[in-house]
Amino acid sequence: MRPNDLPDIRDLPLFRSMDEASFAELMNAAYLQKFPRQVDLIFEGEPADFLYVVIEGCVELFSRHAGRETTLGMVVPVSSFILAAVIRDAAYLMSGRTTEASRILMIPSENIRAIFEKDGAFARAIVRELALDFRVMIKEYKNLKLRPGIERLANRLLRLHDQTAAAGSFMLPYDKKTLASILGMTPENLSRGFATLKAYGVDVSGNMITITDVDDLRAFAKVNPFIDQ
Amino acid sequence: MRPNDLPDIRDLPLFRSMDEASFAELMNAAYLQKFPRQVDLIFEGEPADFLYVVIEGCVELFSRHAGRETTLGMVVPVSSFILAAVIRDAAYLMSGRTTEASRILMIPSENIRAIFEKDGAFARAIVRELALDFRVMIKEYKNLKLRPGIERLANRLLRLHDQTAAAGSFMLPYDKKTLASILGMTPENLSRGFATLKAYGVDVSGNMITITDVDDLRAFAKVNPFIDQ
DNA sequence: CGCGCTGTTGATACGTATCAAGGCTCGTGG
DNA sequence: CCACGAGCCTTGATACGTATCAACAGCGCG
Repeated sequence: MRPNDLPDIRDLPLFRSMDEASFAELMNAAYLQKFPRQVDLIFEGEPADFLYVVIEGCVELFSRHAGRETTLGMVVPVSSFILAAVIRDAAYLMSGRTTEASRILMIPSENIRAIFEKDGAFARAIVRELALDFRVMIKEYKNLKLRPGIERLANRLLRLHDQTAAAGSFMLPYDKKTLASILGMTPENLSRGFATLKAYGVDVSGNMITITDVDDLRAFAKVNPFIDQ
Repeated sequence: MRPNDLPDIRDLPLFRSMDEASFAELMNAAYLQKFPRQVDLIFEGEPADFLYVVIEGCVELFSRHAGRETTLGMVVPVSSFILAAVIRDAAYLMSGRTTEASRILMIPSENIRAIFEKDGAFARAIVRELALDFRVMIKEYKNLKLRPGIERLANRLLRLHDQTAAAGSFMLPYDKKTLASILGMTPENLSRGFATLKAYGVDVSGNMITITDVDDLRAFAKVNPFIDQ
């Protein structure tokens, strides 16, 4: 592990408040590994042997069923994934693979659980993290259950727009195929979605998106703070 | 509060391991109230002032958006709901109403958070509870994203069948309109779903369901332990 | 250079929602 | 006690959202 990675990890909400000894113990047991892109890290159904932290790169969480595949989330630096499975000492409910060359910290589950049992501050940090992740998940669920695909797309574009507060334009952080899978639609449908959003002030040129009339798009998207935030 | 309710509450995974003093403190601050059916308990968007525990009856969690409404969960005795919002000291992401006459325990959020801060065992119990709820939510999300409505119905029937390990028959625990909303489909579609499942050994007569050929239905449903379990 | 992948567009089919109508049950009030 | 009305459920006709299949353009990479 590079010495200058440690502060980033230590600064995560999950590890920030735990005591120094516990953190050192965790880091001592952990592995930092580099992976090329498109490497499978975890498989749905396998026991949760590690908690993962993405230090650099990107990890796609996905699931397959009956010949279909869907993206459940994208993990970007610096954050952890599959905490719930580690805590419950259960099987992963998602598979995960790198989408680009990545550096990943792997912390053995037993160490997480051991320190969780003895360090109250860590337990509380896990609570806050899980509660937050849970609420994000609820929003995604409502998003899918209450909105048609094109509105999910419009809202996602608005979120990306707001995150990169820059001028009018931003880059999609992943290819359109992946975006379609995140939104729960086919690539063909996403393409048509972009076409109809043109009328609401969305210009697409490759991965570059320009929103020329944010208010118009916002009205179309039916923004809802308890789904989108 | 009736004295014989306390053991049931104390025995919940959430409260089981906390120390006696903390539990007494919580119960001291709590209210136990009776509500008729169809009473709104919480409203999406309002601050999470209470943690709720259903002692008797049933609570439906739901959300509205753009003229639509969908059921996000049914809470039956004895369990709590909206723990995540309480912990994050945030707004409810769901609304909740009784579907029948119910007795509900209401614990002020501040008390939950205060004891969470000082009782490590309680913090750990919350972790385990949240992690479990989170995993249930992930499964629901995958269910919705990866399966068509009729397969969701088939799997739900199989789950109800397995829960009430009785002979071949069981009663739907709620009316079909609600079941449709849980499954993310319209009542009309649910009705047609039942009709096509007849061919796979599902007999419907009012709220009484009889599964005559479990294996056949199971094959049709494409059961997946990482969605259904 | 050509292969393969992504993305687009069109034609078509399927899943699902909507609208409408009618049967049924059940609770209420005459 | 019956009659009525409200709500649930079902069924049919139709429209819409979305997926599938196919073809092709553009691009990057070996």
